[in-house]
Amino acid sequence: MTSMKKTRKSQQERSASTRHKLLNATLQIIESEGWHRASMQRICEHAGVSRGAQTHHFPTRESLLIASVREIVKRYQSDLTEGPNRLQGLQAFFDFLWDATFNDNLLICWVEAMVAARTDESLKRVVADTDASSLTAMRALGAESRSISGTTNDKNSSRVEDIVELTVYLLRGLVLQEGVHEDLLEKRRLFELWKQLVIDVT
Amino acid sequence: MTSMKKTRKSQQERSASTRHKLLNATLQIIESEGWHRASMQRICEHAGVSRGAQTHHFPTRESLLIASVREIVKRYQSDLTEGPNRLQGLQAFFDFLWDATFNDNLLICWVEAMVAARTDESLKRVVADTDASSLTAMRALGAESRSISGTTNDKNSSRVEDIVELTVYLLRGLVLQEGVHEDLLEKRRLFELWKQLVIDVT
DNA sequence: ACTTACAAACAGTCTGGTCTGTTTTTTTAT
DNA sequence: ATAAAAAAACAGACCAGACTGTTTGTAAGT
Repeated sequence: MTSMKKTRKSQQERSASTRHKLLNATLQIIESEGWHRASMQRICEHAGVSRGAQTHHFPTRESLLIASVREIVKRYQSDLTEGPNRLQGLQAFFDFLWDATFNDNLLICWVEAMVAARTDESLKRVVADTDASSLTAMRALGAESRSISGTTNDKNSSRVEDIVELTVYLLRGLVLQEGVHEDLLEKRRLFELWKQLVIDVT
Repeated sequence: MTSMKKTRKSQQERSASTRHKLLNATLQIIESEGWHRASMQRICEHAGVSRGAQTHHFPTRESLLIASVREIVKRYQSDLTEGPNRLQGLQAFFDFLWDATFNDNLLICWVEAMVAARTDESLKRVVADTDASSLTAMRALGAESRSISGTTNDKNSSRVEDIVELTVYLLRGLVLQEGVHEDLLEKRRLFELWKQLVIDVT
């Protein structure tokens, strides 16, 4: 009512729109062409946003890329919280992790960000922080999902959390590998082996 | 005898020397500054080699980087073959893998190469090939080290090989993480858990 | 009016590839 | 054996393109 497609828009709306367009384009380009090819020009072109507008919202390339990193974890977190309303046991949680890893291409962007951050101090801080918080959230979710299912054996919950963390690292290694050699079925098979292995012991 | 430090050198010697200098410098810069900052100028400067000499041996940047990738796996393979003369059991093999992963910084370069290769077709081919061969070698080594130690239960050797492969991926994930958040002791603790977990089942 | 959002041109740096010339080793011819 | 010729290794200038950040100017909302 208040606004047709092409009529007046509030400043907030305009700002949010172009910001979103820029962040979207950035993630898409990182995913399809890699982190270091995500130049301002290319991003603007792909986003349908002028160079000036981009400058207004993100004065420097670094600021845009940092915002993109934050956007990645934001989306990932929302995936996490909305997905497993009630996850039944560790096995289901692992499957959920698998889906979150390979269904959308968010984790590829994350890996690119991690590699870029290694040699970029200011970026490293952001990535390390967001990663740490994301990791603790994951650990908690894992422990929770497990206490739901079987025996409420909470004395070994820290061990479960460690296993979850290991699984996260494993999945990142798999993503890395999938980038150069696509073979998702084989990876799935390996992951099933890992799952079974964990559940036998847990 | 045939040649003092500053006297005549054969063409082969000169050629091999500067090639080696260039490859060395490339790997060092990839390790310390990242793949995409390994520019020809920087490499030449760091190697103490003129731009012209570099051009002579590696006409294009791509050729130098591909050669560097090959150099990485070559060194890694030599680490593999010379290290475990007699590895006693799977546990020792895993420890050996850990050392090979974190003692020198070769694997960081490899991760950088994998990420770069994802969005670079010609590089991807090289990385995928070398990686595949390296992986099968690793699997074989793992199976071998295991058959040495305990029961010669070879019917499940393929399962052991799969576990070795999983371990390789896990280690890559750990390297990735170590790049943005240095905490080797904690990672070692997790890896010990992984080891124990895997070996219990095997 | 005034602030926010947008547009586009410009300057300076860096990069990779090419090109022309020089030195050093190896080969060839006498 | 030695001088000339050829080839290989090396050195550095040059260029066209891409990139980021700045700046000046315009349109839209408050």
